[in-house]
Amino acid sequence: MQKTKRLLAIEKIIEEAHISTQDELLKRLKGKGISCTQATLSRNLRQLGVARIPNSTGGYKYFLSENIRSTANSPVKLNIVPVIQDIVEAKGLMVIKTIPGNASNTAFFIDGAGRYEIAGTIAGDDTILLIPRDGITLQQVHTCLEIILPGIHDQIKKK
Amino acid sequence: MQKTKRLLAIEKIIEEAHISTQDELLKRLKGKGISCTQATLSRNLRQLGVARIPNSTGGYKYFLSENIRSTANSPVKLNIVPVIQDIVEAKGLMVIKTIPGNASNTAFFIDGAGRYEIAGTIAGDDTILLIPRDGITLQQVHTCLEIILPGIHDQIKKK
DNA sequence: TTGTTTTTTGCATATTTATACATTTGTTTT
DNA sequence: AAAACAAATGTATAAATATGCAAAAAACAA
Repeated sequence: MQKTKRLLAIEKIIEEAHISTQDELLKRLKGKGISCTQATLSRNLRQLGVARIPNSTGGYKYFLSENIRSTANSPVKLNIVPVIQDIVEAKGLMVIKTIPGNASNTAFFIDGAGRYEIAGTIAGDDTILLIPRDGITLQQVHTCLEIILPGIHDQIKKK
Repeated sequence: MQKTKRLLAIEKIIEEAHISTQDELLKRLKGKGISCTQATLSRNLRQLGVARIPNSTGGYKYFLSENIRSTANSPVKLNIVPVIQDIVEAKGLMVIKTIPGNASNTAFFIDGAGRYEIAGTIAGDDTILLIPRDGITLQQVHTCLEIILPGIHDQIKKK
């Protein structure tokens, strides 16, 4: 999806550069081949929980209000092994069944992706409860999971 | 001086109330007998380093940046073990992230306080799901947590 | 005091950010 | 495939915030 890529790019730029207005960010994105309008950017920044903080030198700077999430430093790729057995939705939450003993590391992996869509996870032995953020649909979470663990849904369906 | 008094009042209001626009703050100040224009307020907020952060419910909230900025120049509170990493709200529930392996004992400690506001908790390895009683706001839960674990919010924000 | 300099403020307005609405794009269902 | 639904986006504009400039207030010096 176009949006997901943009959100990631926004996070990256904000972490790395000193951005003080949305137009500035807009230009940076354009430089990376990603283009949208200021309106979209405004909505995205809200979704990411980005703060604008004045500094003492007379300018402003955007900050991620939630702390750095890196997909980069995740050590294990879980999607090689068919760990995830089933996904069930309930009460606006998502229940993920894994093979025994693998809930914890799978959840850790999901957490490690640092996706804004996911408020948090709780893992037992072979079950994970995934709590989406407010305003996020389960469909969005599915998309998100597909990004974190490519092929996850195929894997389940083929079972 | 007039300004000093106003700056103090602004800090106090921002800490205590949920302020989302400068006009709103302006009215509060007026209610306290302090009056100025939005322009002055804007300048004061810059001076105080106040940030405006979007929340998941579609609004905004002003924060004193000492409460959100991390880092070096903030004194460390040694009597607090930094077990709790983050608190996220979703679906009227509260998701508390701890350092790995500490969810269970932290949840036990929270349960042990026997607070009415909290219906119960479920702990995984590094995440606690806290379920508030019906009719209890998340704000009340925050207050409650601050009573059980003094300094908890500072600890998180300074991370 | 009086004149001089610095700080603070309001006004008017520019800049920046948010949003209602319509449209497009994508997804699911039949 | 088409219909039905949901999500994402752009346009235009509203809302909110920042700032240049002149006036007023405060601080300072002689």
